[in-house]
Amino acid sequence: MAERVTLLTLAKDLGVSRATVSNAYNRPDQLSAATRARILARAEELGFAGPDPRGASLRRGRTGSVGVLLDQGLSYAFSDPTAVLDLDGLATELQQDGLGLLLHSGTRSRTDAAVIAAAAVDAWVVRALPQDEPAVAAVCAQNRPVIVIDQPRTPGVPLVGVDDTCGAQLAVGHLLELGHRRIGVLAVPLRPDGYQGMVDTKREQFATYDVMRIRLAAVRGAVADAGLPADAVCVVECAINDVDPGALGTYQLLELDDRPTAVLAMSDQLALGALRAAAEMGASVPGDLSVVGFDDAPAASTSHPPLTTVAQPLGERGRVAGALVRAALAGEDVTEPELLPVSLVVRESTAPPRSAPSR
Amino acid sequence: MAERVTLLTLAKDLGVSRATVSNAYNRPDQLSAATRARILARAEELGFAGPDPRGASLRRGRTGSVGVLLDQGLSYAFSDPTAVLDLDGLATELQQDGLGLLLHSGTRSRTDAAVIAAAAVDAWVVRALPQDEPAVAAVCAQNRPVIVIDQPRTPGVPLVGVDDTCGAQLAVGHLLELGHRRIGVLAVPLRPDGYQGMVDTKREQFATYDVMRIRLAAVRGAVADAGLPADAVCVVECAINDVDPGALGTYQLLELDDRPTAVLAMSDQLALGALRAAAEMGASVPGDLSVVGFDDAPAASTSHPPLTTVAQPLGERGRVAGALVRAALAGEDVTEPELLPVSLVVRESTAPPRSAPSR
DNA sequence: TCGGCGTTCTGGATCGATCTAGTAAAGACT
DNA sequence: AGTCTTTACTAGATCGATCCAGAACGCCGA
Repeated sequence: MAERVTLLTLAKDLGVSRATVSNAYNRPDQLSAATRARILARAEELGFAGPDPRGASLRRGRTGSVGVLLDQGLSYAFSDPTAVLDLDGLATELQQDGLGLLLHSGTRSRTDAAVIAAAAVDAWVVRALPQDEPAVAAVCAQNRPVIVIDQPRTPGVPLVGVDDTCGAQLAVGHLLELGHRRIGVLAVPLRPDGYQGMVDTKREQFATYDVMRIRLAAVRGAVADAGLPADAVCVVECAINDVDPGALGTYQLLELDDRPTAVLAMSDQLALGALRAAAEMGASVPGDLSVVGFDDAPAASTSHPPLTTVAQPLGERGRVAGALVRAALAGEDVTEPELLPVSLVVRESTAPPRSAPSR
Repeated sequence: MAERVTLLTLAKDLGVSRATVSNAYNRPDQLSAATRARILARAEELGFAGPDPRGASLRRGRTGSVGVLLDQGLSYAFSDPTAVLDLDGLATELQQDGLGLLLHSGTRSRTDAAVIAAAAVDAWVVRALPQDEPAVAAVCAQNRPVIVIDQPRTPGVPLVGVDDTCGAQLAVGHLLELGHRRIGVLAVPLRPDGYQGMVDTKREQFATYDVMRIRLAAVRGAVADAGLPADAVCVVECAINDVDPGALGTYQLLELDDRPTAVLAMSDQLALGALRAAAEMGASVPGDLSVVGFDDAPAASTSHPPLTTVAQPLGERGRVAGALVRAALAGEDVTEPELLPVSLVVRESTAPPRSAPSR
């Protein structure tokens, strides 16, 4: 059995120094073309595939990969179109520096934090995790750059996110303007405990997913500013951000005594669930029920009817995060960027309530 | 500015040896609980987040991550439901050993191969790449375990795949039995060059995506066995495996003089495109056109009409690959496993051709 | 002939940990 | 008391590369 071939093996074999062999791979200008060719040729013969990345990364202090910490399992992440777009933007940006993505998911177990601590990466990107996730603490404890996408919003950690307050206001404002006076909110999880159903104020206040806390506060604020009572909005939390729970949540909203005339879904996935539930119940959208989504995911424009939704610059978000990572790795001080802007895209899923006065 | 804290810093500070500090993290049974507590407490004070993974991975020879080489950009990979399911199965399996996934995509550039060579991983999983992809060569040149999912089929490299020949035969057999005598095939790419349109025999023979070559050969074989002429099947290649190109390809098939009565799509994504194209052309499925898919992706059962398709055990595939990786890393000899079985799921997108004799 | 200069190559220090073999002290057994 | 075990810890070698300061060499101009 052949010994493991290293730079030293090769150097001895050829009668040159390790440094020269190393240079053949990393600094072609530091040696003559002839020696370089000789080295590479012999390397090929001996089955040497280039310097071992482990040694190199120890010496250099760089590994060439960026850790990405995602919520839940990876399958969930892949099934969420917004996550996919974030990852894609991130990957394209990082590819410019030849950086790969090391995917890990935070699953609230202790052992997991140890795995995170043992991951050799140059920087971390954390996406859409709750505040109290131990893996996030593990990531921040390492002395590497950390960029957060969406949440958790942690002081001192650069955040790439959108203006959620504004987004929620736009959506509510649109519905109020249409004349809706009773609004059902379909929330993505407030805490990662799989709860599905009505949300009370206590749960709302102690939500560990910051984004939902912020958005719900904005919704309540807008409703109060319009002079409506607090119970003009009722919130149903969906266990996970997917179409099925969205449909289920919609049933739960429409079973209420004082039935809402509009549903504000905190993601397009949930909104698609709302559309499906409405269709199954024989309620027409937007005639019997208005539906507003959030994200402007690709599916929003092709649904029936096409969704009115709050558009986030999705690919952009990942790219900005990637740019921050690159800057941080280049030694620049990264300061927290502005929140990205959102806008309301009005399509065909919203209309005035059937019985409403035309305002 | 604080110095970088290492095991040595901590050891000196506490008056113990490096080894003891290391053991505090990796082998709690090798020292007294008291010393361990003292070490961990002081580590916390000094902001030491545990042994640096780079040093550890050099010494141990393990990095705790598995490289995954995907076709095209990552966004494509994420948009393909079968890829997502593979990744998910892989991730769940590897998570048991605390292994993370390092994603890279092969993009046929030279520099890219260098990036691959510089990635510190314990093993590679290659999924659905063409034979001649340079990144695959780079991966195999390293002396680490390599597992291939689907393709390229390389002698000596363990492959996890399905019985494509059987799958193609099942699909064609089903259509022939229904009485179809003219079958259009919608192929996923044969080469990664973005070509969309009719495929001639030369292109078919020199396909660099092995799976398509195998399936097309099986289709032709089955048709010949049924005593039909070779031109009973015509093949249109779609530029990428997605719904839109599938619809486009269907238009191209139905424009032919001798219009096929059935479409055999080599993926469910393409089949969904065929359904859409048929709907847009006002052709009813399965009345005017039968459509068979391949994969049994989640969307196959919820489409209109639900797709008849060749079912692959998708999550299973990733899991098996993950299990092979684990076995290989555990030092076991991994031998190539059997191809996973496929089966035909008959739903509502196939029927006898309108004008056909009932056989 | 000699100093100065650029090119090409080398030796040794270094990155930060883990492993192996082994020591010192305390307790157990005869 | 003497020997054997067990526990708690340590010293030094080692993993495989990269970086840095400088050596050897040939070449040029004065």
